[in-house]
Amino acid sequence: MPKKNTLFPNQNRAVTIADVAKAAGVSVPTVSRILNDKEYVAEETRQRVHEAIRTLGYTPHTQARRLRGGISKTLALHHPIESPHDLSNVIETSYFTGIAEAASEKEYFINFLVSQLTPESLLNMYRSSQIDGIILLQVRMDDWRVNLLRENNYPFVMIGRCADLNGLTFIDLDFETAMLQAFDHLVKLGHRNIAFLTYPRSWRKMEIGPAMRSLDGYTIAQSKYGFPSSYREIGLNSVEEGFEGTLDLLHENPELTAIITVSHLTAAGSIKALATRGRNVPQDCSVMSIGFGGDFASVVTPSLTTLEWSPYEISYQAAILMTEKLTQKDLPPQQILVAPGLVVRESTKAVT
Amino acid sequence: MPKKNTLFPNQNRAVTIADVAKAAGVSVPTVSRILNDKEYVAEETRQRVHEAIRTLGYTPHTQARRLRGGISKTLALHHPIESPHDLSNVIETSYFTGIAEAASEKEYFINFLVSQLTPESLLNMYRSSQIDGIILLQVRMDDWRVNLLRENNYPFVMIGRCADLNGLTFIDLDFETAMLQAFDHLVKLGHRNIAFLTYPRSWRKMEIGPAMRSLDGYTIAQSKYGFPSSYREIGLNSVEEGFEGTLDLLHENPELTAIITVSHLTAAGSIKALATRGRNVPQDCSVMSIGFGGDFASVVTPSLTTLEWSPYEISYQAAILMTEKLTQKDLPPQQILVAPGLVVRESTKAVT
DNA sequence: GTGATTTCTGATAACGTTATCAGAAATCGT
DNA sequence: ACGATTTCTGATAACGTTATCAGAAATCAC
Repeated sequence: MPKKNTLFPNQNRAVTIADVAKAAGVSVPTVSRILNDKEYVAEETRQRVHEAIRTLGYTPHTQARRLRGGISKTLALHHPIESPHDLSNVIETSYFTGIAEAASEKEYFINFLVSQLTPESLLNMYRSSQIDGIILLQVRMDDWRVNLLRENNYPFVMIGRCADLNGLTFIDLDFETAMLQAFDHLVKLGHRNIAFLTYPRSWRKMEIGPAMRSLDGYTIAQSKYGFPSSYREIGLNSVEEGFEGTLDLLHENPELTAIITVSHLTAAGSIKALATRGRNVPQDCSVMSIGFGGDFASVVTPSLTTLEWSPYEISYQAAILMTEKLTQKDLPPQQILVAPGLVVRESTKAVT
Repeated sequence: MPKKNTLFPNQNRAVTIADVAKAAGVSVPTVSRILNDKEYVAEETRQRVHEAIRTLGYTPHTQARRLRGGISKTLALHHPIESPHDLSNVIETSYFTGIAEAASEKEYFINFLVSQLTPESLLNMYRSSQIDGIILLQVRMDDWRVNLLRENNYPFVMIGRCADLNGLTFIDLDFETAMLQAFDHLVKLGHRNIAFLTYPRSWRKMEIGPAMRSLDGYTIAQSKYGFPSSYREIGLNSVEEGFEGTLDLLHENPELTAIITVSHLTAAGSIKALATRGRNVPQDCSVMSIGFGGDFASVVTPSLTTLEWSPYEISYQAAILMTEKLTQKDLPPQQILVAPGLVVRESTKAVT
């Protein structure tokens, strides 16, 4: 026997559009029209209805709204993790807050889809107007979600990008430019032998964008300057992997004077590894890392010179792109590449 | 003119319960009964309907379900940020993933409420069954959300806790125990003068639990051991604040041999400040910090000895508590205090 | 074999909202 | 001053689902 508030049973029902209509002395559809900012409503009526909405404390019932097949004011966010158990280790979780906030501002609900998503269930979410649009994370070069949604003309936005970008809207980290920025910074400091610790080879095999493009960027930069190339594909989730990877690099290329990494954690490992070989950062070797901003870089000793993106800004903008796409159907596709910002701290220094 | 898939117009409608019913040769309510595991359905019918569900690729329309007033399979998460613009700086965002994952496992949707929440709109979400339950973050000692939901007998779970806990379910960080654990560790190492860098005074004024209980815990521990007391209430969001706070502590209490902080960032500041006064960590002074786990502690030099909670575990469990409360109406209130785990790294050492 | 129970199924009516349509009132053009 | 247009409003039906009820079929008790 579920307990109910029996003292004020009438208070246990939500205020509906019908209550508002009765209070304002108008019909139900009129209230609906006013709520949806439709044309053809007398100013005087609008006032009266808004007054009733305020006094009754009415809030629209989003689910009922969706039912009729209109816009549902709901966005989904999808990350194709194989097993949801890995979620806590996924770097893209830092995108959550920006999306949540933009959605809130634009009065959208946001559903984080972490369960397994089948093509059928994805289409069904649109068809039954459970969602208006979806923001895709971890987009592969050839991604079934993109293909499916493109074929069916359902609106979506990517954080990341795939191979065929024709007509698609996305925002992505500009890793190629980032690599050039890193080289610019280091070359100005006189470095001529720059090694690279990048994403694991498995990521590249899985056609994950940053893994492919960061290595591409490194290769391009190397050939632009004509420097020797040495890189290592390693895991990003521990100081140890950076440590080991750096030892390998030093063994293979003892002449290196700078190391670029794609994770602040592995950069910290690099610094420790260099120290064990008697090379202090930044006097004997420079280290810089490319990645999301945060407090991480400033607590490492020496603090890390970085090229950093704000996951908040990027995800916020992605959600805004999504809402704009929904409200302006004829908007041309927006394709945004974000270059990171250079933050010079202590870990890079001119060669002496 | 919105583009529609005109080649297969029939494919643009979602498969509904009615389609399933027709395919299986039964009525709509029968399918509904089977979907909701109601009693009184012939085994043979159940089979046939499930077969139809599979072949048609039917997925239930969650929103329509809610409309009729049943369970909505949706949880909300609420953090009472004053201005949503602060969201990216809110430490509780690390609770997102655990909740998202537990919700996913139990097949709940999760809505992050970041917009301003009024008492009216909160009640309305329950009344109109837009949500089944809510997980409250940043619970104050006397919290209007708790009072309101308690009065109206709506299910909720807190991460944190308020003053009157009678009948309420929560999971919270056990800061009192954490302080005793910290003292235990340091006292065993021979420390007798232990200073404390804690939450800003304003948080305590706002009756935010950890701010109140960590200072209480410090006081209790001090009086238990009979040590002199010196603490400082500072901001937690930068290395600098830890730096300044530590200089103040050193000025006021030059004899201190250990510092406890409630943020890894400020601990890093402490280490830097001690260095400027010629005191190296851990030889001349020990530093330990209490907070969420992560990679932070291991990149600081020296790496930080910590007492750490897993935000993932805590939030995961909170969401599980919520779903259990919803499925078992007669479940007694669960009240869980989680003590942090001690991770000894390099920043603490026996006094010499 | 009769009546009483149990098991199963389907009509029907809601839930709160919006789209469609048609009609009423106000405004306009001449 | 008249019809034509524009502005405004309300009936009605529908969205996909579940609760309620009542009736049919099967089982049970004696």
